[in-house]
Amino acid sequence: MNLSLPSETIFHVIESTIKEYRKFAQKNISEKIKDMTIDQGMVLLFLNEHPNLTQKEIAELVFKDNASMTRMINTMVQKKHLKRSMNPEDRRRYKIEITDKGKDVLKTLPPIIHHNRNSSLKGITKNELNQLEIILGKIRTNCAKNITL
Amino acid sequence: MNLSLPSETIFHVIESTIKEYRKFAQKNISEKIKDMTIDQGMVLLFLNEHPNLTQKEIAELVFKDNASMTRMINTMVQKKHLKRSMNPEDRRRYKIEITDKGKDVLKTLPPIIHHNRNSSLKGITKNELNQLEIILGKIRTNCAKNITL
DNA sequence: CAAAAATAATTGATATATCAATTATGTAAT
DNA sequence: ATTACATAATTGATATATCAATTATTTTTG
Repeated sequence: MNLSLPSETIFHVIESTIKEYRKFAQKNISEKIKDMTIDQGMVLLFLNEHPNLTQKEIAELVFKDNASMTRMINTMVQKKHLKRSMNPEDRRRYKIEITDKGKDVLKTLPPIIHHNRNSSLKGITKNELNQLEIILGKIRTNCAKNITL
Repeated sequence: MNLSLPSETIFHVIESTIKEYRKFAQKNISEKIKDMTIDQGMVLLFLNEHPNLTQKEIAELVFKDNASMTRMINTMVQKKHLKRSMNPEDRRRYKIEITDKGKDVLKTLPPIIHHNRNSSLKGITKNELNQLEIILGKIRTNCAKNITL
């Protein structure tokens, strides 16, 4: 079995790219906002656009599982960025509200994220981005297809 | 500030691709080898090819930091896949050796990984893989460049 | 309607991620 | 050789990842 090392595969390239982006983005966020992770920031962005998201739905959007999301929101509540209140429509789920402190973060965050995205995609054409999306989509489909077997 | 949601960005696509691959790969590994993660498997593969790697070097190859690697190797030692012994050349570092149990895993693992890579890249041309590598490389470089500022 | 099945969230256990501080050892400089 | 600096690994603290089991509520079905 002549297997190339993981470091020589395309998966290694994909992984290193996303890790490098996260490191870069986190650094730029931390410079302006203390005690705020990328993922927590994304939760705020999603909730801001779609206030009725359940924890489960948010979890899917940021690639976490429910258990992680429960704990993540716990800490965001502790840090006063979010507030949990009961949802009378369906008492299994919570209504997650953004506090004033959370709204402050939402004023500071967008320009940082905008800058992160722009500078990490500098010199890359629209066409290349399309290519990227298409090829990655194929890989993802291949993997997802087999998962449900 | 008109910011598109994280779920609409190329970063979301990249992240979802690598997560889907990991889920797929982990599932196939777990079916054949109990109590073995992708990352632990990669550590074994790297050590098998390069027996003199230090913990720090292994960590870089699998995108972990030193602290994580210390603990990861701790559990692999506990599970008897690895053995730590002193390195008389430089007593700051260990010599990490693969045990017989670890070598058994190394017999089972390669065909699984081979299958994982092949089926997740099915239908993707050599040219597309090159494109992918080039474009991701640009993103990574953009991010890494700014990190060291 | 009552029992069964499904869903949203939580909890426990264990592993990993991350940062900062610490220990032990090596190397370089004067 | 002694001081200063650099490196490899560990540890502590806290957050997150993951799986399985549990709780509290709907929803579905017979």
